[in-house]
Amino acid sequence: MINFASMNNTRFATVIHILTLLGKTPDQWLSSDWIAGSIHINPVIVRKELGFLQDQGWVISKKGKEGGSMLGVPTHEISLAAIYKAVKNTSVLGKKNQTPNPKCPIGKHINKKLDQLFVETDEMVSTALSHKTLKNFVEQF
Amino acid sequence: MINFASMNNTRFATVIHILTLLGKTPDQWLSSDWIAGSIHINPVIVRKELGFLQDQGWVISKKGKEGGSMLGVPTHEISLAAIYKAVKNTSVLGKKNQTPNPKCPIGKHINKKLDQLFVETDEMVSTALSHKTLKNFVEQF
DNA sequence: CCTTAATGTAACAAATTTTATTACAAATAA
DNA sequence: TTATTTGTAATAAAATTTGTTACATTAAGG
Repeated sequence: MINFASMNNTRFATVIHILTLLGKTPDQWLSSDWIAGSIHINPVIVRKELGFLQDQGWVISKKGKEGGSMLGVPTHEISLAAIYKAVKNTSVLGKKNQTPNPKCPIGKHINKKLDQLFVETDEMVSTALSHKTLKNFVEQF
Repeated sequence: MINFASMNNTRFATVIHILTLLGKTPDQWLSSDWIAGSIHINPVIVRKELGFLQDQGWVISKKGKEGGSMLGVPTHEISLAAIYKAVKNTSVLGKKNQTPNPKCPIGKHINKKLDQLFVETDEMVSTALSHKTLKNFVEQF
């Protein structure tokens, strides 16, 4: 599968939209064009995300006429934490400055301390999301 | 004060770095150039953030020779939640797609449901950060 | 086999966001 | 009155995100 250069700020929303559509119509092959029409984004973006979701083992796709995608695992086996983890690439609290001045006592240690705070915060979010599943989300519709 | 166009992904790190320096040397006027040297970013960025921190009521600056900035409130009165809130402009879980298809039953309601999830997640982060203060952070150095 | 419809993916283009820079007015200490 | 510092506008550059075009490959169904 192709790499996204980095975090795509709508990726969580896009991916959960795709998974919700697939979760609502189990055992049906949905086309990327149809999915793209529901999200109202470019079909190629959808196909990229579907490829990504295949890599995660969550989606199966079939090429050719009458092809499309469907879920490969039951919705209760996909936690929102897993989706978030798969899709996120920066901390909740953002990025750190890359080269603080090591000659400054604060600059020398700030990134170590920020890291602790960033990791702790990210883990809290993951823990909270681990109690929610795609099933819970899909049931709302 | 000037507007930043939108969320600056290193703003939390930058702002907490600035506040830590100010918190470590109370009652001293630190220049934006000196602060910029510690973070290793452009001094104009620092001055913009200092202006922003003045707007929050956290920092006092003095123009002219021998001028600079210092904290206007004690470090224990600034919570990390307040810093985060002041600086953040998107949800922890990212952005939503702007125009999902209202003709699709999922597309019609997805943003309402995503909003609930996004707000809930953001609030959890804020609650957790509200138990930490700038004092706690600065004490680590 | 041939046509049609779908995925997969490369390559590139456009848009948006973030970061840095230049320039200079205004303020103030000494 | 000189040197230094903040404040901020304007713009440029860099990085990231999103969209588009193009086409090879695959597979269903006549």
